[in-house]
Parts: sequence; structure tokens; C-alpha cells
Amino acid sequence: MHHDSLHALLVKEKLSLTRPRRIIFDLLLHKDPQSMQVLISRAANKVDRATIYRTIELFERLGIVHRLNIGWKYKIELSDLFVGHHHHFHCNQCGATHTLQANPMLETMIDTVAAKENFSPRSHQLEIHGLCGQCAGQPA
Amino acid sequence: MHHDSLHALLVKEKLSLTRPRRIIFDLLLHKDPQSMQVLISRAANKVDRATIYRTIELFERLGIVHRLNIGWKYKIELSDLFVGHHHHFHCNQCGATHTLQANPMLETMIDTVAAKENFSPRSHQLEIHGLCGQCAGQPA
DNA sequence: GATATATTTGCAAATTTGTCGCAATTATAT
DNA sequence: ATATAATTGCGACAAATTTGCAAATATATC
Repeated sequence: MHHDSLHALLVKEKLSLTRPRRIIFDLLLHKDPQSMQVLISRAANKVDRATIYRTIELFERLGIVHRLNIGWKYKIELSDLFVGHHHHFHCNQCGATHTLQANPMLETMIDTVAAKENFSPRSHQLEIHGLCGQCAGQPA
Repeated sequence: MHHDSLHALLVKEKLSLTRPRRIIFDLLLHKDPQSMQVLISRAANKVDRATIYRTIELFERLGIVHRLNIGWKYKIELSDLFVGHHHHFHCNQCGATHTLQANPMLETMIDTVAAKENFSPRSHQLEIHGLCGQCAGQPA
């Protein structure tokens, strides 16, 4: 059960699983990445704005959520701990976002490239833009 | 000379290379990605805040600069037109953003991974997060 | 369960970021 | 040098994010 993992992560840091934290976690569960605006409005009357910012900041620090770059804005999604590691492909034509399976060799190479320059990689994010199969077939 | 390319890009759109635009371009030249805050303060007394926002928006539209989402905020850097293709490493501790040389093998593999799922990749963006050499040496 | 303790929340106010209209200024072509 | 169209700075807004603090709530202990 996902709530157990969440609880465990919090307890490990001597933090508690409060009502607002559970609500925010649930807003993210089984959903596509969401903007702050959307999270705030979906939690309206249940969780205060300030609490949402504080919670997302905490969740990110604990590796529970992840900020995703989509165009200019960022969106929040649960981290690899709750959904497998993956990348995104954005179609420039139809605008769809597809997920790409993590590829072990690619993942390794990414870490290697960073380590080579004396960095200690913890996580990464890869976004590919182009044309999806459908759109490539029938040009505009 | 970089200013010539900048001028050419502007002229092509019937726009002019003004003092503020040159100043902002110079603030970006040969520097790591910078936040708006930093740009605004570095340009203090020379260019108005509103002009900086308008100029960055214009530069982005013309493909002169590129916006990176880093944490809550974003940072601006010159596009691949002025600096070769590269990736970024963001230090979770000190907040610095470093550039990583593009690695031909890695680039190829990224395209291959996308092609394998029937996508036609055009561009991509890779952000690695972790600890930079300095911060890894002396933990918090 | 009830209680003590430390954490966490909601609220309201402050700060920071980003936008807009418009008169004054500046670049470009003539 | 001048006309014309683009561009800037300014001040006022509007939106996004942060902060301090008293009240509420979770957790461990009895």
C-alpha cells in the first residue's frame, strides 16, 4: 500500500503523516503531473495554500515528489519511488506526452557522464521533443 | 562575433539591436544559466525590470535564449546557437547549475531510445541533480 | 484511552515575481 | 538631419510564494 511507504518515509525523519500530507499525496496518486495552481485549487477548502507549498517542498526534499519541466512551467508528480523511473516524450505536433521506459544502458551512461566531471548524481530528468509515430506518418 | 549573429537575428524580424538588448545579451554571454533575480540585480540602474522580462521573452521567441526549470524558479541561458549543445548538472546543496559537455555516444543513445518506440526525436533536454564536487566533499 | 511534547497547520500579512498602459526616448532607413 | 516605427522606463497592478505565530494535531508514553 502506497500510504505505508509514505508513512515510513516520514517516520524515518521523525515527521508525521498528517491529514494535509495524506490529502496532498492522494491528489498526486494515479494522476499525471500537476501544476501548483491545479493542486491548490483541487485542495481548496481542505488544505491551506501555504501548507501545500510547505508540503511539496518537504516531499521533494524527502524524494517523494519530483518537479517536472513541461515547457515554461513546472509540474509535480510522484517520484520514482511510487511510479517506476521513466522519461517523457513530448510530441511537437499533437502535444501528447508519452512516457518512455527507462533503459538501463542509458541510465548508466547518464550517471557516468556526470561522475566524469566530478559530480555525484542522485537523479535526473530527460525530456525528448519531436514527432510521435502518428504525427510523423501524416505530416501537417 | 556573437553580436553580429544577434543583430542578424533581430534584423530578420525587423527588430532593432538596442542598448538594453545588448546589455542583457552580454550578461548572458560566457555565463552559466542565471535566474531572473540575478539578471535583474546585475542590470540594476541600467535596464528596467519590465524591459528585462520583455527582452527575455523576445529572445526566447527568437530562439536566442533558453529557459531551464530549476526547482521552483527557472534560469536563462543562451541557446545552442551561441553555445554548443550541452546538458546541466544542478547541485541540490549549493544550488549552482553547471553545464555538462554533450557526449556524442550519449546523444546517439537518447535518439535511439526514442526511435525504438517509434518517435522521431528533434531535441531533448537532460537535467541531472545531485551534489557537486565541492558539496560532496564537505557534507552539510 | 488520556496526556504530555513536539510537530504542523491555518491565517493574515509581507515579500517577491511578473505584467500592463502609456508618454518619452531611441534606432533605422531615407 | 528627419520622419517613423519600435522600444524603453515608470508607476501601478496582479499573481505567486513566503513568513510569523497562536491554535490544532500526531505520536509516544503512561
